[in-house]
Amino acid sequence: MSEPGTYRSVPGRIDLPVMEREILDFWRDRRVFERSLEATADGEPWIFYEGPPTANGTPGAHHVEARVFKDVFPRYRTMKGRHVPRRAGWDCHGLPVEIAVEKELGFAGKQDIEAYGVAEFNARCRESVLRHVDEFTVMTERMGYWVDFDDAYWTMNTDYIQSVWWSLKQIFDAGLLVEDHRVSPYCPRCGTGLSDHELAQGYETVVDPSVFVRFPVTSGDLVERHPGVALIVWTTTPWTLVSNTAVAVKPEAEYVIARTANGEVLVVARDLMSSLLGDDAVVLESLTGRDLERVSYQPPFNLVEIPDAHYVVLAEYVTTDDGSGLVHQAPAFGADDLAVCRAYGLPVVNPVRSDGHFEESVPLVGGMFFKKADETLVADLTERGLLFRHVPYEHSYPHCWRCHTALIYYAQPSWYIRTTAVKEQLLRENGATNWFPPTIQWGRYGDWLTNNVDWAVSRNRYWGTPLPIWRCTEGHLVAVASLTELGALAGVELSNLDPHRPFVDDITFDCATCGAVATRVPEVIDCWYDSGAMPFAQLGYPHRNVAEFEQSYPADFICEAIDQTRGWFYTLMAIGTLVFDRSSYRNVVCLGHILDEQGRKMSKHVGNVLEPVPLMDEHGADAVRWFMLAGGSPWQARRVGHHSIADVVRKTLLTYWSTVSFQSLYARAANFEPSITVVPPPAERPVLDRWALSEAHRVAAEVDAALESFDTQRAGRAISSYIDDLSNWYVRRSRRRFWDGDPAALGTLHECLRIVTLVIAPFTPFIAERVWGDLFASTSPDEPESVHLSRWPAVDLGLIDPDLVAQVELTRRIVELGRGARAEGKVRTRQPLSRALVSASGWDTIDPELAAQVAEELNVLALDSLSGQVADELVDVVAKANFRALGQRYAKDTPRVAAVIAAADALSLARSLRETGTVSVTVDGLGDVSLTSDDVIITETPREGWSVASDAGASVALDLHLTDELRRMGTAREIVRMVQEARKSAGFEVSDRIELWWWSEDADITAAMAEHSAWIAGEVLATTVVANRPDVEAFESGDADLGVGIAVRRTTD
RNA sequence: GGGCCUAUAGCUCAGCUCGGUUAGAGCGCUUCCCUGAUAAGGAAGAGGUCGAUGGUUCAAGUCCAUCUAGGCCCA
Repeated sequence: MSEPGTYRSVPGRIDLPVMEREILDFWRDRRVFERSLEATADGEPWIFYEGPPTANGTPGAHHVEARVFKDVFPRYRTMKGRHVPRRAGWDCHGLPVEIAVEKELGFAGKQDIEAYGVAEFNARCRESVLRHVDEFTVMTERMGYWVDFDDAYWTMNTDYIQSVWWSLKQIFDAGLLVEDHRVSPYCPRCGTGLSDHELAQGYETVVDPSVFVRFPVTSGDLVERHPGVALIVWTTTPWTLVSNTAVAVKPEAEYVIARTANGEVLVVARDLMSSLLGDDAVVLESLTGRDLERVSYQPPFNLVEIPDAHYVVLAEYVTTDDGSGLVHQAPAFGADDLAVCRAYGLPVVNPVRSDGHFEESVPLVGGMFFKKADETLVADLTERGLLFRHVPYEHSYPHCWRCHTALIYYAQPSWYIRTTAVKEQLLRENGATNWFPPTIQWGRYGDWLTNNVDWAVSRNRYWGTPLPIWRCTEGHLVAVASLTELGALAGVELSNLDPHRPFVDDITFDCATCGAVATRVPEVIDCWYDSGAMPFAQLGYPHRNVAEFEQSYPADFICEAIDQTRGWFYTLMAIGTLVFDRSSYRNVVCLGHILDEQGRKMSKHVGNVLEPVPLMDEHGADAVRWFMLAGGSPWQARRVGHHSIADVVRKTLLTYWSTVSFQSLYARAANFEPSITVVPPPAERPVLDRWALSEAHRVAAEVDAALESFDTQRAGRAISSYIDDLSNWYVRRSRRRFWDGDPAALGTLHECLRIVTLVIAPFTPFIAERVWGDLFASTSPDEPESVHLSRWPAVDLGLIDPDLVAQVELTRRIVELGRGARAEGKVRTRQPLSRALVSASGWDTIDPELAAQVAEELNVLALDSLSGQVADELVDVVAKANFRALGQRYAKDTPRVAAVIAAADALSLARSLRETGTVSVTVDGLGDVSLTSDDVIITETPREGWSVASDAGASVALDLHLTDELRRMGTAREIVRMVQEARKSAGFEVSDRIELWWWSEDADITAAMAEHSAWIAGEVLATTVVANRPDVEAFESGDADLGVGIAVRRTTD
């Protein structure tokens, strides 16, 4: 423990993961998260909704990404005084869980589940959810995501389900929850239809057979005119040819009857003739699609009975871009097909069972899985000479998002929420939503809403919220909003009933309309509905917590990755709009995906998944967090790997840490006590202190603004560049003052670090907490014990001084140039030079303290201004046009003005500008043109005997002439350096006093020592300097090239 | 086929909103310098037809159009 008033000792090196474990303990022991909520209890609420992760499988790096963003904004808002309740949630239901359990039990499909028993199966599902939740909890706590697990919502809980039921009843009563028979994507393995947003998750690129089949024409005058004529019909699903019912053509499109080189007569769209029939096909007749209507043909198979069918129908959706322009129709397996065939009164024949296999009674393919039948059927067509062409066709085809089985489009009864009926409201709500990044709003998401289709919400499964609709034998329907309501209908006490299947299925009652027995419809609902209902269901609304719900709707902030546009972002908005006529969120942050170091999507199949906990245990959670927040744009897909994470640790976190360690080291040495030691007011501190403070306040304001607009990258850039400035300019330039324990310097760095620590706290809560404890909480009784209980720093605009910022920028630029000039002149920096000449705009009015810094950095004894003070004949002057300034005034004529400037006598131009501020030049066609110093960039460079560096109008020239005196000063500095090395090697503390010995045969060394030994002693903290080899034990060192030996020993007192 | 995003150094990315004549940073590489916090820092160098083409403009990495490639989403 440290004594009150002083900093704790901060080691130079830090093991981030170890430190983080300590902080986690601290947070737990001191209930910091809970207290941060208590402390803001009176603050204006800032509502956050946690998108519940599916409690299935193990968490991956993408979960960390979303959770970092879900954490940083609530922390930030809390520091701004807002009250941000954060309730965790778990998505418990759904196919993913069922599939995982099926796998564990070795099941092959629904029959196995039925045989096993639904009650037992669902019990296993519940158990699986509880098991996987733990892994998420561990990861979540490790990364420092503050969210309340104790009060978490579970979509499988009875109260939650009753809320969902209530909302479904609202929708049902509004006439927007209806049963319909439609063609929809269906997973034959899982035995259930899929909603469109589930469909969106599972497109995979596959190669299917694309076949062109001859359908010989059997009727009409077409056959009389062209005996043997056949339609060329295209499909990529040969297995549906078994149920071929019709052929569709586009009514307005042009079709041809053509004879091929080998004498066949075929019908195809004109646009596709040459690609299908070759260039030597001869057109016999040209006609429109409409002319082909009702032409009958011989179906490709006669395996199933399809009465009154097999003729050409018209359909607008047919295109002539692809295939043959004649499209095979199987109404049971395509939404378009069904609509078209219904219009002609054609029958819907479906020989495929719900498990995806053909009926046993079908010849040739009976019992076969639908996809597997392709090969057999194509072979049969070939044998019978009907196959015209067969090419592999690569396209993306929907697959089941969980089990990867190819989906089948299949006509079956299903419950729909008629979201298309509220499309206008959805578009209105979307318009009122702030999207980050904004392109999603009317791009990807708006597009999806515009093309909205009804939500197929029922599932023929087991582990899900049961659809709360009862139907009597006469077909009357009633929706139920709670167990109480159900109990009243059934005349039994049901408040303790598990609302899941199979228990709820046993509840029946008499129909209120007709008295017949009503039983529940068999379906459960899409688990996406569960998660979309969380704004009210997490509170059990309206059965409970009515007031709390009303205060927490809608959310101020939600955040997930971009794949949720059609998932949670949609269901949340859709349910909110359906039930409350208002979307459930105002601001939504939509993250790009995390990719591996090669830019590939992370997946278990590829084996490139980054395990979150080991990743954080290696680099630290702060490192992972900082990378996610500040390393690249959050909106964009980003590559993440060990390398890039290690990089931000070194670049930002360790630099911050070492600055803190530095401050602690010297402040403790000087007995600096932040709340006691008297520090001069900012206005009376040295210019660099004022600069550091000015920048700190500017950065705090910048980070604040960036976080307001959810831009963590911009905020992160501001913070890390300030940390770099602080460490590599402010501290480096002010080191001497820290050695001397200057209260102004220590006080300044204290204040600057306080601001950095506060603004970085939401990003990297661990290291900020540690620094807070070591430097701030321990030194001031007024500061809270946790940085996360502190308020966002107050920005003092009065301390922000743009002119100072510009001056320091100029100083640093001059120093850079000077170093360049030294390198050019091949003179090492330790060798002092007599003077440097500087020329730059603004240099003449620079603060003398800053000029002194330049002299020190460049190790020159004197610094002069190049312009004005030195005779013009010593310098070369170059004048260049400033296009930005001139362009605005002269537009087209700019190049001519520029040319005149370049050609003019630069020396007199410069002199005139310097003396009068303007200069007049003559430009062809413009006459006399008056220029100011803004219009011209003057670069002055000295001539002989100097080493010069110039850039954008600034120059630094070094006088390379060395006197003996300068050489001796250089030698003294060499010796200081040598002694410092020796001190370090000997393991002395920086504040240790030493005895110093030296010996040399070299006359120059001896002379330098004679002249500078007092100065050297001061630099290296030597109490005595002896011109001899030591006769006691001491640490010896030396430099053969220089011809000197030294020895050091710690003073004993 | 449609929508959105992306394309800048060997690698990872800024810069583009609001056009300005030498396009930046970090990592890596070469040489050198500096160091009483920082396995740090600095200077110089090698490395760019700013995806391609066309257009607007006195001036285009930046604005417009078209195209190409990749990614995501949808058909």
